[in-house]
Amino acid sequence: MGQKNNNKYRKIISAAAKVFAKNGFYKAKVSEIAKKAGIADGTIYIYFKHKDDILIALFEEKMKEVLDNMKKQISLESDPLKKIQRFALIHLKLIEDNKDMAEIIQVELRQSSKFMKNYHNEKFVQYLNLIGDIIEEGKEKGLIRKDIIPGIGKRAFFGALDEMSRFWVLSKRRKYDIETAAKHISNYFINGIKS
Amino acid sequence: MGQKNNNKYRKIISAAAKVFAKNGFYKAKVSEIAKKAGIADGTIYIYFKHKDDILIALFEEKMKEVLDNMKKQISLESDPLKKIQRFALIHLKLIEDNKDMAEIIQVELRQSSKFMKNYHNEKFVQYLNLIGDIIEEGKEKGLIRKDIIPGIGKRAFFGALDEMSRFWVLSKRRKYDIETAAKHISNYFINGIKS
DNA sequence: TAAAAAAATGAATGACTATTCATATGAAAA
DNA sequence: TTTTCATATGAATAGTCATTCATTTTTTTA
Repeated sequence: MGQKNNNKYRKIISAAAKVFAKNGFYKAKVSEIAKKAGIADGTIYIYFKHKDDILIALFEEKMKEVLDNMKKQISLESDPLKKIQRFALIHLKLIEDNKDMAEIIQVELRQSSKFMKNYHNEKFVQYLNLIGDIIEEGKEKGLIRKDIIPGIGKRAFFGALDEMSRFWVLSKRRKYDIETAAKHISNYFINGIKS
Repeated sequence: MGQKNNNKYRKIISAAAKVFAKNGFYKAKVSEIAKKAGIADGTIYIYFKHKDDILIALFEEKMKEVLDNMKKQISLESDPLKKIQRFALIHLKLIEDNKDMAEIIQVELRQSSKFMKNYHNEKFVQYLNLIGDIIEEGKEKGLIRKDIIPGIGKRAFFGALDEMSRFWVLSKRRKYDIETAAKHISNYFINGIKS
């Protein structure tokens, strides 16, 4: 594959992000993605086998970015409780900086296990596990109560952040700024689980 | 409308709950709903104008039940912190007892603001506000810190419960029982926000 | 520069399914 | 029983798109 090809692949992905975000996967027309990417409808099928594949590729790619980014960011802190704080802040910032993608994750990720029966979202599992690992580490260091179950804790914390982002993504005006929301949510959680 | 009609309306709603849950709204065929309800395809259009309307009616009805149920349940406690505990337990129990509906809420509720542009999910807002009101009450009684923002708190708490239910609804085996999950999640939150 | 190969095009195809409506059935009224 | 009205039927319609593929354009190779 030459530069052009890759370039076109990228154009499709980025057009798809916008089109999927606008009305969801099912209402998105392949022809609209093509139009927005500035190519012919058929060209999409040179790069992707099905419409579904565009969505999957989009996920994989963005989730990888998000995951790598988040790993790097939390490695900057050594205190597990600080890591939790930073996780919240970075997560919400990622939403802010990737509204289109956030909207897709919010809406379509939920559907993924339904409409792509055998697509297991490994990257998302890894993302959740970042939180689980921080909790484990905190328990080992005696900073987090021993009775905290990482499997429940990670989902509770992620869910809290996620509901906040959903609200932001779908609403026009933002009532609280990112720093405030991140600080509050991580504080509830940290106070809730610390020794 | 006589008894028969109402009966058929009910049959459609209940068949739709199952069919929507199976593969999501978009993949659900009206003809399959009809089949499951034991009526002809066209009959559905005597009771509902569009496929969308079935979903909306389903929401309204179930959310009303859930909301009424929850109101009653939390009114049984006078201590706001106990109310939070009970909210968690009842919420997760509702998911358990209404798997089909839970799946629809999980998946389709997310889409509602997209595919039904002007359908504002008032009942869901009210449900969230139950939590907001408990937080307010707790603040007044000096049980919850004054700096807790109800708008953030209610979303964090609901999100935590919701993520847990999502996991349950979509996974085959349940790792933690309801009581455990409810207890843990409400404890994180209560410890996190109490004075 | 002339083949050959690769990439791109977009009109046509074909599958799908929500919705309609002419007809039938059943219930109530006369 | 016959008429009337409401309710139900399901085959036919009609619109929508994802996907294909014969053809054209562009790039690479010789």
